[in-house]
Amino acid sequence: MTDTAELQRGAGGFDRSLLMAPAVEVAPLLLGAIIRKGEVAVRVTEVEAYMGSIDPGSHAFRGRTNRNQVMFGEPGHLYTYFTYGMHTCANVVCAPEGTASGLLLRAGEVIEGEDAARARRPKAASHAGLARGPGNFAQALGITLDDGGCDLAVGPVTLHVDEPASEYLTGPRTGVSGAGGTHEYPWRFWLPGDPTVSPYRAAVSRKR
DNA sequence: ATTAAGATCAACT
DNA sequence: GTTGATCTTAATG
Repeated sequence: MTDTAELQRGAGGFDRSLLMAPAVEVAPLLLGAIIRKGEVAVRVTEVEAYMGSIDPGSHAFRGRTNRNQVMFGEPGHLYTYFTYGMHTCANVVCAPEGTASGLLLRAGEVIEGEDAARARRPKAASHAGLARGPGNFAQALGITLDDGGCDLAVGPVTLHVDEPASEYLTGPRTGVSGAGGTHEYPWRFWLPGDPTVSPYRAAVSRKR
């Protein structure tokens, strides 16, 4: 691409109007897109769509709460949440204001700032494993709860979209308990054959 | 104020 | 295949 195209992209690099659609329609656009924070940049290879009020797997299924309010806001912002006592997960907000929809960033390939990513993920064995899995993805980039609500056109976390993936596969979502995790909701999207894509796992039931 | 569950990961058998 | 680590959030009393 040309220098002027780079310049026009500026800090963020996406057309917000393209995100004014339900997450399942936006998913192919995010596959292959770049998420950057500071010196680390990741090429997205796997996402999951969450569809608000019609989706039993979504945090927004039972309406607006303090945690999920950014999903009801303007698309192109970052929704972060903390789970399992130790992991931050990051989503790109989709659909117009008032409609809660988002895409969970599940896996990607670190294409810039690998040293910084490795410093944050000392246990990662391989290059492909640096940003595999939603918790690891956020950790490799250094995304925390404080980044929640950030406008991806402005930063500190930015999104850079090129064009929609021409080929991708879909399947049931990983780790989603209850009805939302079944094949009735095949809302996981990934790039075929990419080594950074996380393996499928059914939701585990906790012992009591 | 208290509690139970969770859009997970890594280590272990 | 199974399990412990760890803490925010939302629901309940």
